[in-house]
Amino acid sequence: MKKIELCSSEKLDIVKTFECGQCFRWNQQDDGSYQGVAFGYPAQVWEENGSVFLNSDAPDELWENYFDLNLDYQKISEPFLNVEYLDECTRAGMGIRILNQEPWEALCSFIISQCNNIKRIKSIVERLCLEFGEAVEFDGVTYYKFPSYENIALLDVEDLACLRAGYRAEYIIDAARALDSKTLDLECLKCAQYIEAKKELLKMNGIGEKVANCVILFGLHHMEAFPIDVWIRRALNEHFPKNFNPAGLGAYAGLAQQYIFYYMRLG
DNA sequence: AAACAGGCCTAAA
DNA sequence: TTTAGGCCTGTT
Repeated sequence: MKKIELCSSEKLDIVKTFECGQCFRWNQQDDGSYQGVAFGYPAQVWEENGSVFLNSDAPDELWENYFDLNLDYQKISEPFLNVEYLDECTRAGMGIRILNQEPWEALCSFIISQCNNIKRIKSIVERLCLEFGEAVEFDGVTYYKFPSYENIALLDVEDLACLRAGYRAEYIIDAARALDSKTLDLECLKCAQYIEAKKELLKMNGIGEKVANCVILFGLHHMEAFPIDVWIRRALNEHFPKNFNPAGLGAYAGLAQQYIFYYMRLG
């Protein structure tokens, strides 16, 4: 196990980043630190004296990429400060980073997210990992990797009954099989244009506009994607002009979406 | 108890 | 192209 200093806590606010609804496997401990698993590596992350530290067995570059540390968020957020209300959201949400999650994990997680609250999404995802993911020891504790789509593709809908995911189980199996058979190739879509990626995702059973945009933003890291859920819809209705077009926010509109989501959830 | 959750699908206009 | 109802499950 190796301890590394990631960056300043100003650059990466772990609470905002982990609690803004983009990920479901990071859990806050009693001491304020977060534990989670990414790309098969368990990790503990905490803030101390103005810096963010991380314990794990993974190579350093993995976390640099995962937390998107090479992009200047201060700079790409500047245009948001010129938009009424969004400026408030931006100031409040500064420190949020869009994680580079595993594409399949994002796809599966956001399929599960539909018509669900975050608490239940997390519990379903945890059961999925516990039942079908590979165990990995870290710091004397057993963690579970996110199961591969190859493994899930071998299962039937009934096998997922233990997840209590309801009608979403069928969508999970369909997605896993599509990836396994290369009918859908998320790595390809990572390099493809946003429009192309969305077109492909929308062909899938159980994936609509909202889930597709979440996968594109959180799994493929196309930051122009702007998922509209009930919270964002409410924000758009209440705080933005009637004909406001999020696409006008540009190549990093997805980051603005996160700031708005975080701010709305603050209440 | 009944309604509602970070949607999507299908059927019907 | 928009709208209504149903869908698993868990919580209030």
